[in-house]
Amino acid sequence: MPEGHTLHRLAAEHQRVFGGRPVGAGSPQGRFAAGAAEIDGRVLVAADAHGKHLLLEFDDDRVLHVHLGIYGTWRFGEPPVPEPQGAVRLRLTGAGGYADLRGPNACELLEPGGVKLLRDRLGPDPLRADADPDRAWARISRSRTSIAALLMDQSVIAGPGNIYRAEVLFRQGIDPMLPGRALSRERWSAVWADLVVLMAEGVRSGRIDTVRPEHTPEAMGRPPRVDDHGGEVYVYRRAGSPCLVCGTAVAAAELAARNLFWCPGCQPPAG
DNA sequence: TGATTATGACTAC
DNA sequence: TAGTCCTAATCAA
Repeated sequence: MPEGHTLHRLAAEHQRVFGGRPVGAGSPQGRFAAGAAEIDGRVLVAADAHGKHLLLEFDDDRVLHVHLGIYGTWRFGEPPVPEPQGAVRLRLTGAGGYADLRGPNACELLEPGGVKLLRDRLGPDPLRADADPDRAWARISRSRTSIAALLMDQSVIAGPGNIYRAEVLFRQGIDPMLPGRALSRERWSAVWADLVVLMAEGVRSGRIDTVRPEHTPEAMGRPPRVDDHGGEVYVYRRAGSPCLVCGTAVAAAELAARNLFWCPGCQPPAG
């Protein structure tokens, strides 16, 4: 279940397993049968990620666009290739292994023009070298919308999801309800820089760890607590538990149909 | 067996 | 804001 760091890992994995060689493609589930047939036998030229979107470019200039949504997964395996289990939308096979795609929000073939349209509607991605945080700032600094909602808007900033959103606001001591236009440029720069560091670490490790060394379980003399998502965090899904820094009970609320977590002590209003 | 939940995002009203 | 879509794991009954 993916935020942007997962997609960058997946792009690298596709490149490693399939890059530069012909790829076999099929749709055991049947829902992408026509698309898979067009990919089948093509050479994977490039694998890229922008925000939560995976882009696999084949040698006919067409690009497979996959968006996992909440449920989607890619699962890689080594030969021998087993019978598909469950609803496999797309299976890619190559000399180096295979990959099964289940439950994607989007799985489609795009022409180069379609890829440009997609990229144009995405904000800067902290994990991309070509990212320009000023583009996000231009939107945020003019917006009355809460910074919590803006950080989840992929046309403002592409890649962070609910966990990075909650955690970066905690680490920067920012009230989630603060309107974007009330955020100073300096604080936005700090948020961006923190996301770059946190998400790059996520790409490296494959999990979301946001707790600073001085607040880790070892440093604080408490038992380790790793969330289901596989990382150590300050506030995400910790509602009711004491804040690791100040002891205040972590708060939770539903905002735009998503769960929001924050520490009222460390992230006071007008902070 | 069925309800619930999830790191997302679209559309319609 | 509500409804919809996609899947699998978990937990209750």
